[in-house]
Amino acid sequence: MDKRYLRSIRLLSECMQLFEQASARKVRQFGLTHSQFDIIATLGNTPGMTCKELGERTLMTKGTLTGVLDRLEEKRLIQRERGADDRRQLFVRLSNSGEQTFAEVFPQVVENGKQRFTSYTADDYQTLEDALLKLKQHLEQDQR
Amino acid sequence: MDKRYLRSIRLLSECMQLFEQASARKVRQFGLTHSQFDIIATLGNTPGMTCKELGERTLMTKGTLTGVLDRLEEKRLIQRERGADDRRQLFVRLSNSGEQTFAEVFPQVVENGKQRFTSYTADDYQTLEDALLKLKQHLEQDQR
DNA sequence: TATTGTTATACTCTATAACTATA
DNA sequence: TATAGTTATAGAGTATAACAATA
Repeated sequence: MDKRYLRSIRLLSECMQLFEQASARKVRQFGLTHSQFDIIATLGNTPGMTCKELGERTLMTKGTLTGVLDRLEEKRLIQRERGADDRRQLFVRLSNSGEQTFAEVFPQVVENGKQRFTSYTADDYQTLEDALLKLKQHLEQDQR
Repeated sequence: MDKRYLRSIRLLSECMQLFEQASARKVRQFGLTHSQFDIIATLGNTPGMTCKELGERTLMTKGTLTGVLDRLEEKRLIQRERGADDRRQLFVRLSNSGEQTFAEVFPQVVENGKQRFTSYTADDYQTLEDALLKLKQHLEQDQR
């Protein structure tokens, strides 16, 4: 089973690389890094969230997050507000300009990939989703 | 079709994240970065290759590659040799110690993931492979 | 004492452009 | 002139540990 496992993993990695390569190009055209786009995409369509939650969702450690948020704040794409109830917390949300960027970049990154899927049928999607969902469930199994 | 496309891409990205999270942990236990492991895995089981080819396979630009190779050479994991026919080229290959690291780390990174797939049947693998292969072919379509 | 987030540190990756040496 | 790889530069992400403010 070794070979099959390796082949699947290699395929998964190749697909991801292809997708990221294309989307990274788009993202960079807007002067954003992958991490910065990750934050913006996570904050998009939300009322904002704490740094803690943002870190958990994007898998960045708090120290890293501070730096990325600093750069986004310099670009006036996000705002940080001290929490009203728990004053240790910072609430991070997109600024108006950030919302605008999200509304502009996100669909383009998506569209950029989507163009290639005009020939995908409902069945094709279903098969892909089923296979990936099963894979995900296996990958999620906890390990020491 | 927008929703289905997004759902598939999100699944793909989640799978990749889960896999990379687990393997990154293993890789770091060996004191390697993702890029360094990428080089070692690419050089493993080959007689070596030029920097140019290595850059193409790992998608690193030549400037970046030089730095990563420098660090691997400091760790005595690779060797660089001036090409005999074309003296502009550098031939990069794993050192004995590098081969050993490859033989040790690679299976562990693989095994680390593989454990979770004991319940995958031949059919499961086939379905996953087919779906990913189709996805890959679509992602490979050239775009401006 | 524990938690949230920042700061400081040190390293690595990254792209780009100028450079060296070979072809 | 063109190509293979290095060097220099500047910016960004990363983990970690020490820290301040708040709970």
